[in-house]
Amino acid sequence: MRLDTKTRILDEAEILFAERGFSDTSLRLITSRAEVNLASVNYHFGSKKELIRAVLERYLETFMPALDQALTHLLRTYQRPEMTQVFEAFVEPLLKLNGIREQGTTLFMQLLGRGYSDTQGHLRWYLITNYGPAIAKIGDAVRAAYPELPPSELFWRLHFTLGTVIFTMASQRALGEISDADFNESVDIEAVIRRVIPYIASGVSAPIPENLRMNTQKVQALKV
Amino acid sequence: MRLDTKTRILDEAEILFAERGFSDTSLRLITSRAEVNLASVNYHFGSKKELIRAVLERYLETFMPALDQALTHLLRTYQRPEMTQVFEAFVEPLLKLNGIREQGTTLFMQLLGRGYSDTQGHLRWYLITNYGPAIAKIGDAVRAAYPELPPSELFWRLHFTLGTVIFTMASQRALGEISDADFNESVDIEAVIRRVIPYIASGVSAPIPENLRMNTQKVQALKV
DNA sequence: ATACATTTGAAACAGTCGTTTGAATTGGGG
DNA sequence: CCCCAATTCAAACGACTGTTTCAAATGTAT
Repeated sequence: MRLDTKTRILDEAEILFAERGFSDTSLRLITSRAEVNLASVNYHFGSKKELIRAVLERYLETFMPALDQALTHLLRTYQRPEMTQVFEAFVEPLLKLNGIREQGTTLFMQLLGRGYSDTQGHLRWYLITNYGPAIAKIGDAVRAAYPELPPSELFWRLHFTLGTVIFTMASQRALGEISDADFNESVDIEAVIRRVIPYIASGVSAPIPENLRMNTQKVQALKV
Repeated sequence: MRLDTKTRILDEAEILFAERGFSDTSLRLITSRAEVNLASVNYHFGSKKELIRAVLERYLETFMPALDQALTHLLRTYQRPEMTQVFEAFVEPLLKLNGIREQGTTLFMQLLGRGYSDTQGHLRWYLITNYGPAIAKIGDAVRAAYPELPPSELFWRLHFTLGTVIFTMASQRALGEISDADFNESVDIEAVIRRVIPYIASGVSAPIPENLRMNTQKVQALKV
């Protein structure tokens, strides 16, 4: 049975958005792949911008609550968890996205990467206003695992981590072509996640540098 | 005195490419900012694609030889360098780019990020074919600092590191808005670089996980 | 079957894109 | 000064973009 027009559009749009970016994907390409009429995008979603939002939302509304729950459970269970445990809490919520559709986890990570570089801040704002508590809980968990880490350093290291993960997933196709013999088969996403956890856990756990120079007004204010 | 038309185009193009991406920057926007005629881009560079290449090339041809030299010096001086020393070898070649123009280091990193996500593999291919030896030397240096690290793990961790650095630099404007009180002033690029080195050095130095599952044909071949 | 709201369809809209054209202008060597 | 090449310029090209329009088709409740 043929799926909803709305669903058909979302399914094709997210694939194309993930692999070519938002502005390099035309509505005509999406609708032709989805075998629906061009005007149906504007009918069902209003505009291309809202279609992009809808594509991201479909994943976020299952991922973010699952992450929130996993981190809450971690913080309740351990007073001072290992850093690897903190990031292992992401694994199950991420893999759950494969239930939405095949390769769902990979698609979601690629879309996140596109959103961060394409729209320059819009996505960040959207995440914080809609899923602020869950995001704040990430900082709580890292603080529980490494209480001695200064707040400014925590902020930066979490951003480094975001970069590591998003970039890795975003360029997964290219990586598959290099590391695999047959490049049609995609890299096992769970294996990549398991491989990156030691890296980011060790990075966030790095010793606090001696010459920790404060260079922002806000941080200098904290110092006083 | 008014600069070369060619130089004026390059100077404006790299700013716009860095902050909005390649396909979201029209030639009309570039030429109007540079106060030159629209057709001069095609006259001097042939096409938009070749302009993008020229923009990247201007930085790569000073950065890559400097990096090559710094890594060669490191490998000659120490038999087994510290991991932080490996990445500190990047600092001076990167900061040298500020000599090309103001904010040169930041611009270069942002352009690299755009190139990696926009063109999907073209940049990677270009780098390897044109600066293969220098890139291979990065692997040599990490191997010298951590000889026990299996080749497949080395490959992945270097990719994680690339992601950390490029993503951090690419989203530097957004970071400045968050971490600074006055967001007009850009984040001190050298401070960010110094801050990221402990993170990536620690990440690459992470212990080899017990259950190191080999998941690619090529790696399994290495195992035999 | 009739009436009505929902959805689909083909076509056109106004705008932007990279590129090309051919004439006008510029600048240096004989 | 003159010639010729290099460069700049305004204008147009065809292709593509997101969006709108309005008629046709579809489904649903009466």
